[in-house]
Amino acid sequence: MVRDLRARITGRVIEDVEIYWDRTVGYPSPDRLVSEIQGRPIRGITRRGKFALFDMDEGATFAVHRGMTGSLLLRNRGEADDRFVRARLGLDADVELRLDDARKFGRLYWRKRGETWVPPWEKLGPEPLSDEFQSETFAHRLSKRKAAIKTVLLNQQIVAGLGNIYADESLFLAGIHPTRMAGTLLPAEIERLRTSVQSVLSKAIGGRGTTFSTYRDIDGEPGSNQHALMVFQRQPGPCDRCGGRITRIVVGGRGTHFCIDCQR
DNA sequence: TAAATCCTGTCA
DNA sequence: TGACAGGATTTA
Repeated sequence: MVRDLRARITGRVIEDVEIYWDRTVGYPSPDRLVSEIQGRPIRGITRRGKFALFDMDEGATFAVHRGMTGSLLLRNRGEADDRFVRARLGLDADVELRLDDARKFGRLYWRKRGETWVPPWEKLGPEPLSDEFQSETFAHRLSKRKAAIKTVLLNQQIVAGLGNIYADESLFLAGIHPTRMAGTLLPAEIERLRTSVQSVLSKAIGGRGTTFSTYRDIDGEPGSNQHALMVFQRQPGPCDRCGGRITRIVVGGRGTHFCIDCQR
């Protein structure tokens, strides 16, 4: 998503902004966010975990988190309506960026340089596809944790960017049972998990995302990675690796999918 | 560390 | 109608 945005709207000016659901703005207030970003050019777009970060002038950042069901759509101005638009940024060149988000968990943020408020993207763990995601630091973060490894993988402070689908898929690829206590993983298992996280994410990005239900790219098109999933929503199987039974359980309140025969 | 919470749509 | 949902924080 960020690569597409970067290619298409870097340099665009945010001309007008509308917030249709006030709680879509996580910080500061809807009024302040609107008045601050109006008229400013987008200098660059980067990503940290699940946050898209828009670099604005004077070191300021406009950030978007899509939540569970949010899509960031780039449309021509006034083009066919999307069903659940919570915010709209009108840009120059007659385009607009829409946050289309049925469940209203998506959030927008505005952060100026030097502010005391610490934005959520600055509290994240290492980027899983960067070389700051090392086996040793990963092992250190897992040690002493008594929670299920599945739950720990969803903790954005341990490693950034994994959600429910990719946590399950990574554990499957690593052959690790989701309810294993994180602190009991052996060094070889931790290294296997680390590389599994990286290949699962790389493959998913290569497939332009996983459209299990609502994910869409900025043109509203689905990804293709849903066809490559090994365990997520594939109960009762059979498992592609061993022919075993894929099971769904609940771990830390989240649906969790794994092969009962080849994940230990 | 689990459950409740914020939300609304979809599907069995 | 109830279960469940790609997230994350707060409360018990």
